[in-house]
Amino acid sequence: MARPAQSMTGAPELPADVLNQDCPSRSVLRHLTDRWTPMIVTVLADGRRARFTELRRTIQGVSPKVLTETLRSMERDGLVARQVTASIPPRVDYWLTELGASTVAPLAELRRWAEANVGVIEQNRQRYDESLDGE
Amino acid sequence: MARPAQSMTGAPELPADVLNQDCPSRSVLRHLTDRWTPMIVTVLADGRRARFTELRRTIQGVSPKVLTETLRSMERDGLVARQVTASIPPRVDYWLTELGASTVAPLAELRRWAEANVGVIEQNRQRYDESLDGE
DNA sequence: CCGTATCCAAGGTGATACTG
DNA sequence: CAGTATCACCTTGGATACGG
Repeated sequence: MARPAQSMTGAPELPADVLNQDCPSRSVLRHLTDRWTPMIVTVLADGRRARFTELRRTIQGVSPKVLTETLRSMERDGLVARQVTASIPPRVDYWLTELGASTVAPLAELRRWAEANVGVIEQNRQRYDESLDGE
Repeated sequence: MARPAQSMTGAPELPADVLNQDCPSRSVLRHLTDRWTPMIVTVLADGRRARFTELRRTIQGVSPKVLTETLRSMERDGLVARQVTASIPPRVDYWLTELGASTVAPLAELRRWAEANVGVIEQNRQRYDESLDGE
């Protein structure tokens, strides 16, 4: 699905589809980077299944409403599958589809970058804020 | 900076720092996935420098205000450097620091995932929406 | 247990005009 | 040219209570 280079329009070459205002890949990227999406993917990595409450407990701070919304959105995009077991009490399981599983590596890399560099970044922020005091 | 496993608390093992409510890596991840951050990184990859207007033109749809805010935030985190040349007209150049350059690979992978799978996802969305019509 | 309904707060985002 | 100032929006996210 690579966009053919727009070399005939005379427009400057864009290095990526996503820079294009109308490219729908923007909405995909946005979804992938929704607040809770990377965490859901993290929990469901390696083929793990999880029930709603399990996700809610593991992903600290997420509200049921937003968790539902995010899961629905991911289900709509085909990233997660959902299975309802009509028992009492009811049981709903979530897991990653094949497509969803293919996001694990990219998202994990990003997450690990954040976890690995949070220390440096906090130092940078402090230094930056202090350098502003003198102005 | 890996968090020591909380195995002594009896709490369930979290597979990632970011799942922890108070872990500051959450804010780092949030910033990396800000609306325009991945695009700025894309444009400044491979050591490319760019002026403000150049960024604004390349990243279609970004407003000057938000572009400024995002660049400031990235500068504060130490991801981009900024050089002012006091000429007339003035000139300001931006480029990635070493730390910023280390985000290129993870973010590019994510971007490429979005661009590669936008087709499938749009189909999935359509199918999902249609399947809802029958209810 | 698994959500939905409701209401509300926050802030990210945007359009535009203007200035050094 | 490179922003800032201002205003407004409106989506995202959150708290809570309730329902199947």
